[in-house]
Amino acid sequence: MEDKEGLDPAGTEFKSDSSSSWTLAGPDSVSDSINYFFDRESSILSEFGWNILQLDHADEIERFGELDRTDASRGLAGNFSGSQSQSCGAAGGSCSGAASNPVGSAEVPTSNPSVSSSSSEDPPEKSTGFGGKPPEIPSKVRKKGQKRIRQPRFAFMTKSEVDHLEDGYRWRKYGQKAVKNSPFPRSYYRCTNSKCTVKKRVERSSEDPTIVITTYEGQHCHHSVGFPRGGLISHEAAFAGQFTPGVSQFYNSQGVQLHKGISPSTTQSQQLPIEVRESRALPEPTSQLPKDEGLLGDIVPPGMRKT
DNA sequence: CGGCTTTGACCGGCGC
DNA sequence: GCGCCGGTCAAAGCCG
Repeated sequence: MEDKEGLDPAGTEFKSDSSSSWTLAGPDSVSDSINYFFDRESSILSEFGWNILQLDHADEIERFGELDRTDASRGLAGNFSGSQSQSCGAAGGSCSGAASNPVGSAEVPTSNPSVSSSSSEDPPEKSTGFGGKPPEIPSKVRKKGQKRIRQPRFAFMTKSEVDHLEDGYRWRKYGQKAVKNSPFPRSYYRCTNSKCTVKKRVERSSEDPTIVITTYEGQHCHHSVGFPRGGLISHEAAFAGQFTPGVSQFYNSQGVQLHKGISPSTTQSQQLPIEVRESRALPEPTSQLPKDEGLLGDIVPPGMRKT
């Protein structure tokens, strides 16, 4: 079940798959924004009792990268072209613009293990452009030979005693697996909205059990439910919903930190390209995610709007 | 009774 | 080819 209400967190560290060939905002354009967002987010988060983990935890991040090593090594999310079958299934487009992170192919060479996300290698046959492919194919129906399609993923670490933080969306747990090299199981959740295929994985860091690593895959094509079960909507929702963390540490597909601060998406637009590899054009804003809604967009509960 | 969690089985990708 | 592992399915059970 979702945990008791109450976030009792202490820290949150965002990580995104925002590695990409989509250029990250340059330092100068970001510096001020960084401070701005750090201030802003820090204060907001602290309102909720969340503290942003600082770079001191880079080692954790590295560990995190290891957690997804397998995925990365398999070149899963590497290419969102064509794979980016948005989360909204048949909605056919209602979500398509609400793209996700500029996940994609970071070309930064490194020996580091990768963060969940992309490698730059992908079979060309997969990259047939987005929009033309059906939504994620259920594994059981998946055609033979067709690789699993990955949605862009966005992960962050939260210092919390509860595994599953309220994030404004309703999730149904559909699986739990023991994780290799970790005493803690990994839980798999799926958004309960039938049209939404967003998934999230929740696991604890084996090194620091107080750290919960949450990985979102896909993007919600609907609004959050607000205050689920009397729970408090958290910032997790805000970030998870749009995949545009305001305060983040960015890593490329190899787990190499690209920069710290506001996400590229935030610097340029709320909306991110679905296909960051072949097109850097920003998608049209969708009705669901107003372009200029600000960092937290419209999934921010009313109470948090004030600043 | 509906929605959700639990949990074992199953499947596919990958490395050896 | 085989085994490992991550991810998903689905039946069974629980709970409000």
